[in-house]
Amino acid sequence: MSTFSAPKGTYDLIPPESETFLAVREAIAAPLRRAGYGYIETPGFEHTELFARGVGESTDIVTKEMYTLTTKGGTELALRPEGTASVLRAALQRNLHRGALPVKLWYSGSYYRYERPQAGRYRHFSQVGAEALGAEDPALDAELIILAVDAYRSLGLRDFRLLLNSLGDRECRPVYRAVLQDFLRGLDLDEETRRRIDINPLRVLDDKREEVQKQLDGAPMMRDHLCDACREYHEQVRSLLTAAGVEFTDDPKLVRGLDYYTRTTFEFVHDGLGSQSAVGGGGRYDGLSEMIGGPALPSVGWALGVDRTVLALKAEGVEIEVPARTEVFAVPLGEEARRALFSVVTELRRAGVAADFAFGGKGMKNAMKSANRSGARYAVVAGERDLAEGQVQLKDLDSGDQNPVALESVVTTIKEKLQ
RNA sequence: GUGGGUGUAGCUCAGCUGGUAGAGCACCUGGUUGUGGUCCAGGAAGUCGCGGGUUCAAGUCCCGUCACUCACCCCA
Repeated sequence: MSTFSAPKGTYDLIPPESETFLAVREAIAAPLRRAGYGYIETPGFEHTELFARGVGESTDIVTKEMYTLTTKGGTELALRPEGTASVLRAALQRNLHRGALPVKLWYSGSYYRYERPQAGRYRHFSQVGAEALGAEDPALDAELIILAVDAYRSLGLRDFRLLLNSLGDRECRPVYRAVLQDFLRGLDLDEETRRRIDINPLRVLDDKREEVQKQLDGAPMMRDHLCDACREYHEQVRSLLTAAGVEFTDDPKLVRGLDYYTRTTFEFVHDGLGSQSAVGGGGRYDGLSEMIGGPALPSVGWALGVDRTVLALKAEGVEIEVPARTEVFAVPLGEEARRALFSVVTELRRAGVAADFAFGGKGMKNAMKSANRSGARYAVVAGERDLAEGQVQLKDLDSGDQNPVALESVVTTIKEKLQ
């Protein structure tokens, strides 16, 4: 133990589990790459104001969950609590939106929110996200959702559900919002929830407490107040998903905690995670660009939680195959053999073979034990006796067979055998 | 921010109504002067989260504190 431990709500990713995280990130990225999404990386922190205006002043993320700091020069910065605002900011700053639209981007990184940690919720967490900027096309919404579903399926995940809703646009949402507010004001709610009616009434629908949900029977729903354009758009998204064999559940109460969403919103939930059931989510954000000072740029995107996807895989008992283990393990006896076999290992690696070495001057027995544990198919064993004859012993660790091989041809021999 | 639960060996945990610390796995050594996976024998390893109190005696009871954890809230 050192004097220090990782800060609250964070954790270290260590082998072998860390390999699963890498595999999950790659599995999510693969379908995106095939669909023409380019990789983007943005800074870990941004001007606080970007999130305040983008994510929304009324959200919990902005009001109480951001890690903020003031630089020596007086600049207000915040560790990023989510990815969309940053990606859009970067696209605008670098004028990506002046070229061919839509601009399709994907990213992978760490995000930070100051929250009370619990199962599946950390202060430092990892997401892979995708954004398609500058096109209002239901096929684009459908594409992103399909890509997420394909990513989950490719990992072997089965028990996830897709919840779908439409939040309307700048035309019909304000009308609905007022209707909802009227309804909510007639309910018996605690003070904080009453305050929310003024600031962000849609989020009241999302309240998990039973005493609140009970009262929401008969509440006006956005889907009954969608304007013709929004209704038509939503219908198209739904039918494209159905055509692609993607099942979903219409959830008229699905509201997301970020203010920028319009029209299509969705969440992927998994029941094996405990309370934090969302493994991913996203939606359309047609007004976000203007909110942060850009031109009209209707867009859609999502983010999938890497940590939570790993938890979901664990809950389903899915084991991720982790390849690229050691193929050959070298066991030297004595100084001369150490030098000779170390060279062999280096050559093997340069020839593309995964090779490892008995470091630390272990005895034969121990070194063989390490060879066994490494998962290697072959052990290369050599001592003075072998080197005197210009050879090494090549042992098949599965069968136990061992044969001498000339030192100078050991690399090619192993390469042949491994094919 | 508000509640509940748990802190004993590297890991997973046992330790009854207080009597001076244990198992399995992992690790190390040997059985095999140059051969792993199985087996056998042995070994190392713990300020029982921390501080205080009660008691002849505290891992065990009481108080405080810290950490972890789960849930509310919120979301990936």
